[in-house]
Amino acid sequence: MEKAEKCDKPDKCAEKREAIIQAALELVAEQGFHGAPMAMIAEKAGVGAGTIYRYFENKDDLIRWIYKNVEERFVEVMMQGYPEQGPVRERLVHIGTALVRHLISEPLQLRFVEQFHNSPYGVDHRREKLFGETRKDIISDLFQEAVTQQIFKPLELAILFSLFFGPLVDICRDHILGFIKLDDALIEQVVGACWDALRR
Amino acid sequence: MEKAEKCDKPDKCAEKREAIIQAALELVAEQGFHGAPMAMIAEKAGVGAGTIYRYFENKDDLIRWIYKNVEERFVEVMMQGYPEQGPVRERLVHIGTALVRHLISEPLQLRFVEQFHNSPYGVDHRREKLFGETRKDIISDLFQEAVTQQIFKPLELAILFSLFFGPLVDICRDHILGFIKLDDALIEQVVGACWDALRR
DNA sequence: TATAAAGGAATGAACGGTCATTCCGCACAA
DNA sequence: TTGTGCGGAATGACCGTTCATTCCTTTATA
Repeated sequence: MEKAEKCDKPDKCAEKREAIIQAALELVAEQGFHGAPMAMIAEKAGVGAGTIYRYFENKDDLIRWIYKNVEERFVEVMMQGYPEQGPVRERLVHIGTALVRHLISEPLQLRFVEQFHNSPYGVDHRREKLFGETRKDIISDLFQEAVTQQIFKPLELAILFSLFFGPLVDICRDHILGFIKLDDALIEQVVGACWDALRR
Repeated sequence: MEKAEKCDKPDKCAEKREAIIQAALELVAEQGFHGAPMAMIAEKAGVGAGTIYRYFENKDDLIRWIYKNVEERFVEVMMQGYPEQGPVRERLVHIGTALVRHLISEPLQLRFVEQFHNSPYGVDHRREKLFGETRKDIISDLFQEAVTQQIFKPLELAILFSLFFGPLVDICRDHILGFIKLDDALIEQVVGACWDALRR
């Protein structure tokens, strides 16, 4: 393993912190929490076991920090280029395709989030539906508006979310595991199918 | 904790075995694998820690045995009263409603299966889509037939499965967690929405 | 500039706790 | 008495975390 870069210019040795994060993300995503003991994370990051505790209070802190950042990245991606003034269908298709494209381009992030949700860490996150508040606010607005305008079936938000995001996340997992091969055309077909499920 | 019944009449002390299974199922479902050490399973079952090893080779064996049985139960439930000669829509609705009704009446089974899938145990199960071969065979036939008859969108089976089963499992989880309250009418509406997603 | 002292950062062996599994003595049926 | 099933303390492996020590950079001094 190479020595980490020196702390030459940047205020702090942010590279080391980044290496720890990346190592933890990869190990948890690929092996689950059981396969990601601190010693292994340290080795993969090329640092001593104790060093991690200079950057993170404990393992929980490390894991939650990564989760939070991955989550924020999801929101960012979905909101980038969001056609705020467009028709409902266009906005929904934007969100769906942006999410799917991101998830399959960053399979580690999807796997990490899934591991997180089904672990002791995710227990207290149960009360937050899907991917956090920011997203929930903007997307809830979209769904709510569509229900009010009688574009969507008159169902609760939680159910509409399941109908839309459930299959999308599923197909990303299938793509990552090699069961199917998604391309832009196929993504649009599936997003279209989810639209059909929501539509009145 | 009460002493377990004696081995009076039945060939073997099947009650003890059953108690162990039930205890493990509940603990894993409610607390995850981290919250289900062998000692705790033993205590909850009212047996000694070592006794478990008289009935199961090791923890893996116990967990996999439970998983296999729960899985078989799912297939059983979906196939009970399956209208083999009915139209596609009727058969699909039967499967969907039977599955949802079972999952919400046996929340521990759903939680257990989800814990299993996201754990080291589930790693080698990845290659089996959804709930095992029996179901896959019969249900694959149904979906395949619907595609051939141009009732469904021309998509791969894996994607059609995600569109149909993904939201159904999601809403069951939401129901169990108390986010929504499913009743027969609502179940039928959601199954109907999933049908719309599949439909050409 | 050369040298030395200081202090923050990094290390990894060691610790305490937990877990799956084993094993030996006990109680009861035959 | 003999044998079988059982219990639960004992065992050893593993993991998160700590801390005494080392390393390295910076600063002070001449």
